[in-house]
Amino acid sequence: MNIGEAATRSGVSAKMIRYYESIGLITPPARTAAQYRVYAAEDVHTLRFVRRSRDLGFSLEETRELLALWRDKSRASADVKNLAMAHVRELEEKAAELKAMADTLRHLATHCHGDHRPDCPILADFAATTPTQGKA
Amino acid sequence: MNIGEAATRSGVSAKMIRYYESIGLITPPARTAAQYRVYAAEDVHTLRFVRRSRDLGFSLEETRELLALWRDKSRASADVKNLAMAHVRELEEKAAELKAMADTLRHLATHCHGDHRPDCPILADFAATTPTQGKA
DNA sequence: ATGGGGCTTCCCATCATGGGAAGGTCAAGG
DNA sequence: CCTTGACCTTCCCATGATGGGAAGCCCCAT
Repeated sequence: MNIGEAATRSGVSAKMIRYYESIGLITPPARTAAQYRVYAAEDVHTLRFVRRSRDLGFSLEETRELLALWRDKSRASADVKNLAMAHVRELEEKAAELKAMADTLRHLATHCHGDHRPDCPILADFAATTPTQGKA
Repeated sequence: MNIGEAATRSGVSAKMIRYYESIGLITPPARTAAQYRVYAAEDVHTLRFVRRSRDLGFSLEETRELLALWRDKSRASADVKNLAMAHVRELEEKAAELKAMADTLRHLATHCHGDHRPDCPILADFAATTPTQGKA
């Protein structure tokens, strides 16, 4: 199948498929005489794997590791689990950070009249806050 | 004061200060004969404002709007509140997304032995999942 | 054989930030 | 007075993942 079909079936855009190939994430497929990329059903499988990994927030580098683990039939499931759990913690940390920002802002907004008057504790806070040493 | 001191006092790197100037987020400061940028105390104030805005997850474009509102003494606090609350919702959405990813992955990991054996439901899921129409 | 859709490569843009090079400047101390 | 080192200037490049689009070739159906 051509790249377009592989894209549709895997949920990965043709553009990205080419990119993944260029960075060595996936192996270059065979080519027709006219240089068209030719994909097998298994390649779609791999692409779906990548898609799923990305959807779960793994970076391409992490995805590369996961792919390697996936292909290595002899690896210990503990390796995979460790990688996954480390990622879970990262995700939860980022989620908590965003939530904290939202909470802070929501709190500030609570004290803002939100009417026609100009006074606004939100902007007042922005202007008054002293720089904290390095952010997250 | 020079850019270095303004950077230290505001918590915004010199590099970023120059960048903010280049995109018109902040107004170009005066220059010495040797082209050194010269900042006033008030400029540090502005930079802190930007820093705070960024720390709360506003994009530079949103920060630009907030700055405009800040400077416009006649705007209604409702305008600020609306912008802030819209942002709160965005932040909470993103936080929820990350949390959902974490939960999914944690769930998968629960079923992974995490020992020396190779079987791993995490990778199995990755490989089997059918592409969903568009992500987030 | 022609038209339209798909494929190829290549370059550019995004967003916010940092790194680093090459060169000018300033202040302090010998 | 001159050197040294810290600071400043501009300019270019890189990141991470993705999309947009141009120029040109290919393939199939009409």
